Amino acid sequence: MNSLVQVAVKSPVYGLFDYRWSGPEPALPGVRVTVPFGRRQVTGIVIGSIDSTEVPAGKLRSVRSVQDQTPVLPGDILELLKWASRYYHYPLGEVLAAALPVLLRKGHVASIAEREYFRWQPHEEESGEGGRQAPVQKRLLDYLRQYDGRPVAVDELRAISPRWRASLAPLVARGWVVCDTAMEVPRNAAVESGPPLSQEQRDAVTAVRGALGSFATFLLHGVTGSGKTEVYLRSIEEASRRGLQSLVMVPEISLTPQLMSRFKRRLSGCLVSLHSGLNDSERLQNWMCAAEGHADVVIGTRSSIFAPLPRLGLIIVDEEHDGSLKQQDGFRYHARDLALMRARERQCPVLLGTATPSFESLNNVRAGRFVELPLTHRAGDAVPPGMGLMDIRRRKLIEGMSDRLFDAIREHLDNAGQVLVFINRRGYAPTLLCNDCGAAADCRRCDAHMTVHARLSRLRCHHCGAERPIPCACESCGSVELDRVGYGTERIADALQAEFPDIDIARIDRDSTRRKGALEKQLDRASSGQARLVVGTQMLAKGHHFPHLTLVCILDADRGLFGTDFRSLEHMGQLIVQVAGRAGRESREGSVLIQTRNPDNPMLQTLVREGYEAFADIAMEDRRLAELPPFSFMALVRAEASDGREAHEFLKQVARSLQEHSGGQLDVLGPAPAPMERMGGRYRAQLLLQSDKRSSLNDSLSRLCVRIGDLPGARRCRWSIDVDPVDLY
DNA sequence: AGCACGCCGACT
DNA sequence: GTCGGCGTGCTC
Repeated sequence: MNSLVQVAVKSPVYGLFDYRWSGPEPALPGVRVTVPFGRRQVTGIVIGSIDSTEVPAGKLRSVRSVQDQTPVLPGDILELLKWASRYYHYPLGEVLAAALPVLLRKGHVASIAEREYFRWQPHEEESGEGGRQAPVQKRLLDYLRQYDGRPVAVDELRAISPRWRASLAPLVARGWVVCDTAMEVPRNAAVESGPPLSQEQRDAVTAVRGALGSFATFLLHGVTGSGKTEVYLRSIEEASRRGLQSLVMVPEISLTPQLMSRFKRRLSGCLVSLHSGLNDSERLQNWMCAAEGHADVVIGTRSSIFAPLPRLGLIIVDEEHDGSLKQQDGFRYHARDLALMRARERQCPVLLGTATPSFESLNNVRAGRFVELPLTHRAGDAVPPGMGLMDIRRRKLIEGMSDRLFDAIREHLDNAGQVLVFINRRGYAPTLLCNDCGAAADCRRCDAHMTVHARLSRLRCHHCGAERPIPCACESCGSVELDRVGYGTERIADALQAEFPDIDIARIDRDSTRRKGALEKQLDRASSGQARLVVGTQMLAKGHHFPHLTLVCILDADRGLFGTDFRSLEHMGQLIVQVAGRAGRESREGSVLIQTRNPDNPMLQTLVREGYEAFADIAMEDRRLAELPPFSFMALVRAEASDGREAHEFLKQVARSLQEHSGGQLDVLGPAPAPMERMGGRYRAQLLLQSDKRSSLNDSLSRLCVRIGDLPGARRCRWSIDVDPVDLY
């Protein structure tokens, strides 16, 4: 009999912790236990039983108590998490913590809450019932009676009187009202049936349907407005019909409610969401609905890839190109990549949907690993928007916009159109410059200029969040000649309002949508057509639907051409196509105008004239020649310290250690200062690791992990490993 | 990450 | 004399 167990504990220490196990039954992997850890008692997860341990007997302690009878994490999820821990080189205890709802980490019981319901029970009319009864009692009884014996939830009764429970008690005692408890599982009934499908949509659904029950990856490559969601819905319907659960992942929280309401109109059964907008108990409830197999459809952001789903039969990743599917701090996993792992293990299909596939996915299609399902036509009568470059060299600009752009906007507004102006910068102006000495107002803790926020009358750093009032005089020389240089959404909105004083303008960026419900309100103003001018950042590019839009103007496309990151160009292409796709989604033809000072740039021209696929072909060829991902594999070791040299010195040790142990299979580049070296008062450096073999990269990192904590300087730095980084800053 | 131990400055 | 500053080390 085994008397030892390995337990994962939330701790940055690599590896597992061994404990004595004295239970009569063997320990079940995935069960939560309370264990002594240092001077604390913590919740850990049993990973497995072992026969022997290296840990000296004097140090070995015993499992205090067992929290679950059945594992909170089933075997398949545990395996996925163990794999992710090895692949992303992040401690298993932390990985498990990221997968569990907070309440389960805190020892909350793992079950779906029982909820009380009350219903009226038909009974003999007692004499005097009408007259002597207390008024609250009578109102409650009347309320329940009108439901004719159907159960009524507690919140409705509470609305009748705060003393509802006391007043109800005698009625329950008399048997006129009955209390039931039921599990809190939401059920939904569809109220709509779908539109007829196009041939391409039918083909796509047929392909997914045919793959149910086996592993396959499909890239649903559909131009914006081509009805990808309809393909999702039909595929989910088919999965549900076969008794299978579907997991739908979206990159942003703001997309979950939108998608959920559409799904609820169309799908019957239990639909739950999992995202950071839920409070701890809602999250636990929905997670348990998924884990106990009640949920037919789970819609969630990236962490939902870890939700246990005993009947899982289909995984959908919407907007698969979107960088927010990759976690950017702590446990840096990519939900799309883990979806593929999970689906392979579970033998179910994955459907990756996007209008602008990531180069990784396009490469996988070419290599025959993914099956491409193209949707080349827009739904209904919608026509793809016509795109045009607008050369602004040597043209008179008013607040960053050319006279021809104003003319185009005016023409659309005059013809009852709606116009979207896209500028990927929030605030009023990105810099405050002194006209006398040339100094910019800088952040004191970052290597960055402060952004002018005119509405708040404050300067703000977009990297660390530092804030101060807008100075009246230059902070270096005292001159009062201060210029606001450059453009942000606030300034563009002001300029447009001045030019079109009677037009209602909606501004959509992180600042204007910070308050709860503000995003929904702004999006509603935009999609209803009430606001005929919409100004915003990339928030606008993400899946929202503006049916009245006829013109899209892109102001700062050039920035993407000169980015520091090797993915800048890919992201620029995706962003332009996604923003452009907001135009002309219904019967009105849309057009897209891109202001540029590089009208001859071949990448920009290819994108505009031939479209995203041709653009991607060329850009990917450049990547291949430069041996960059997806044609090689990359990882980043980052370090930061409050002292300028320390991070750099530490990474030099890491580089040396890697070179000694990697046998030439690995390119170690750097250390180099991060693109923004000082951020939040800390100095940051990074080490780039590259290899044409994933396994040698992975092996080197595994070997590094056991040493890295003991390298000189490790204690004085905050360091992290990022496998398959999406941003190199 | 927590959490405690440990060894030096300004306070009731 | 102590309260508390955060450097260092450990967690089966």
